[in-house]
Amino acid sequence: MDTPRKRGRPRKLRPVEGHGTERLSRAGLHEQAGRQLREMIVTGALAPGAPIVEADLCALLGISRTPLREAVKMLAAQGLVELRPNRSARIAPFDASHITELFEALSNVERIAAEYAAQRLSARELAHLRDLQETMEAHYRAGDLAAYFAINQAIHSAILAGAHNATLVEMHGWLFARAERARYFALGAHARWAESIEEHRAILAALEQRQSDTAGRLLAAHVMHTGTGVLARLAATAGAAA
Amino acid sequence: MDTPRKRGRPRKLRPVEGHGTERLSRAGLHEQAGRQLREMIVTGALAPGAPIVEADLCALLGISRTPLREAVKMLAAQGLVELRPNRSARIAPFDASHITELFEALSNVERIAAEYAAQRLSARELAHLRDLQETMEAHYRAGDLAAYFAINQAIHSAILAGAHNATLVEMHGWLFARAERARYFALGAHARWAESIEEHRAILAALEQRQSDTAGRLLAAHVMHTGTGVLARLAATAGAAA
DNA sequence: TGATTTTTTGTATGTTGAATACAATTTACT
DNA sequence: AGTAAATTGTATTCAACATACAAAAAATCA
Repeated sequence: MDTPRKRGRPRKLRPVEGHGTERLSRAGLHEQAGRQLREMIVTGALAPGAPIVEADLCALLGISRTPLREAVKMLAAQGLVELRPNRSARIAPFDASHITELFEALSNVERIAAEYAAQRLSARELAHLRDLQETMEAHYRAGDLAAYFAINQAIHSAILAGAHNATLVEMHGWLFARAERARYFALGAHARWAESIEEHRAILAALEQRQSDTAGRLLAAHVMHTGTGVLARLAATAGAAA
Repeated sequence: MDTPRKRGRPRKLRPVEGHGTERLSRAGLHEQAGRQLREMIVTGALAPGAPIVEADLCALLGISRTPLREAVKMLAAQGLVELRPNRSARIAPFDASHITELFEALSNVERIAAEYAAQRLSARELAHLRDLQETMEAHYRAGDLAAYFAINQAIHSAILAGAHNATLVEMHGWLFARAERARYFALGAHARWAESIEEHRAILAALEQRQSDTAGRLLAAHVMHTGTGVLARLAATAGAAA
């Protein structure tokens, strides 16, 4: 059989390649490693304060040190890893005071976003938010925790996006990974379903009525509630990690 | 011309360079490279949108590609560099809309900090702020721009520190590099000396009286003023870079 | 049909991606 | 302490990918 060889220039069209695996191989090893490491840090598979031995992680991820180090440097810039000259890097420590700080910052970033969003949300974006709220309540009634959670996150993202400020979105993403880590720490800190739904409804109402101060205040309070919830659960679970 | 062969580790980084400089050499090449690159980006020596050719920068900084790449990855995570898979990374683009976004975010971060600071500043910290204000006014009267500028920055840092929230400080630093870049872009955007002094005085007064809302509002407005100043200067200077 | 433009194909070159090798430093052990 | 092992820091090497350029083929027009 004849081989239709395509040496030299790849075709301009990139037609039939839309399968998920493409993305991964195209992404670059340090990018993949970064994602996997973040996942491991967030879920607690890599405990706070734990030293990062490069060789070990290389073996675990099946890559060499170079891309791993690049990934570690990125995570360090994102505050998930702590770099120490000539020593092993460490997973960023995480205790109650960190969590307090984190949620203070996060709640206020979301407050800002809500304030802008109340002024800037388009009709379409508002409709989308209403849609998300309905879906979330449906999942709540159905008792589908995972789906509820996903939608909950989507709502926060939608509000952030509604501020129409990419820098704000970046900042939020920067904090969000750590917040997720906190949530994993305080496992099952979601007995607040009902209240959370109510709070979301109030926030949506404020956004619809373009009351930026109210929307901001409510959203900040909402985030702080989850923060204190996490803290309470953490204290209850007993010994915090260092 | 031709570079002399450097195999292994050509550079003896441990010559007797005095006692203070030891610290710096110990910092690691990627750290140093990161600092130098940031400086170059902020001051505009590396123009927005310019491609980063690794080999060139290596030659310029006198290091090999490995630490340079690590530095680039960190800067990318900080938003100063844009990574493109399998292509040359670029200095993050920077136009008027970016500046608008940036100062929106920055002013609100400082607002948050001021709100907390008004509640949390210790007597000693307040005294320090008063001190800084006096010094700044002295430099202003003496017409010493550089010194004025340094103190101005110190005041903002002191307010941030007064919020007693390291995460907030981190976020601020994250935005601040970009803000400095914007200021360098709009060169000489400081005809606002007199107003700026007055605004600072009002902010300090609000902090002393523990009026958190007022302090936050004033500081946010102050930052936004410098932002619009930068924008105006940029528009006046003519074509913005892409 | 012949000339010219456009499109496609082939090759070369430069740049990034990843792995390995080696030096230097820190840590563990005695 | 002093020495050995482990671990990080940096340089170099090789491979993969993308782009630029040049040549050839095809299509268009006089």
